[in-house]
Amino acid sequence: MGVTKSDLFTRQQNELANMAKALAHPARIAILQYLVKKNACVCGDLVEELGLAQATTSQHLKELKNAGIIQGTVEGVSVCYCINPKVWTAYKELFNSFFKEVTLEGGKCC
Amino acid sequence: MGVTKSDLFTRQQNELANMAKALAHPARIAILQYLVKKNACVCGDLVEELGLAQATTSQHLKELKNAGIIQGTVEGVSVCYCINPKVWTAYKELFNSFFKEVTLEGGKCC
DNA sequence: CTCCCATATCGCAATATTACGATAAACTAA
DNA sequence: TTAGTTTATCGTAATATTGCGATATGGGAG
Repeated sequence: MGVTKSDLFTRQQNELANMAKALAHPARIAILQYLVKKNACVCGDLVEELGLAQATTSQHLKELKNAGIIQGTVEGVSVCYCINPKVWTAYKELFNSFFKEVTLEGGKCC
Repeated sequence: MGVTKSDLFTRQQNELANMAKALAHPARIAILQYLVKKNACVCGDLVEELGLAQATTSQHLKELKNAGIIQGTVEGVSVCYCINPKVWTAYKELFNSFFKEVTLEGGKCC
């Protein structure tokens, strides 16, 4: 085994888990924060920015692209990446609604 | 290899990535949603609720407990779990501030 | 065309995650 | 004490993730 049993859970649960997975690495957090800080297309500085090998950086970028949260466009010889605002907003809202559900004052806890 | 290079990143980036990792499985999302819905201590129904083996469920509970987001207390023969409100709030705020950083109207993107 | 540059992909190694059956540990009840 | 119930841990197998060097790919520049 070692494979997640996605069919046991709702689509929303799988979706949220996948989003969390995309964020579940400091390098990917760092990439996103960098793109957000620049608030523009970034072409190339990411490898030096992260300190990881070029191949590893490319792999993390691919995962973020697969998750849809960033987009890349070919700009001459290099590729420029930026946040996908639509997906970013979707992430924000899903996480928000997940965390909003709880009412802390219930206090029926142990 | 195969081990994350945490020292390349800030404490905040590692922390956020670890939180995301705790949420990065639909079973753990389902557990948290169930605890939130009940808004109380839950003793035992989790195995039937999830549909995973008892050992697997226990492992997911352990990970959530390690992340600090839930707490368990022994209640006679069984163990009762509930959300840790303090840590829950910390998660909520870290994710909120992460997602808030972006201004979508910048629009200097490709 | 050939040479360089940036990025992507391949192949591999090390480690982590997911899942489950079997077993241990802790408590209750009889 | 013994039997039953609940949860945790161990051991193992399958798969996923992380990381990097090497190599391919897809543009420019000359």
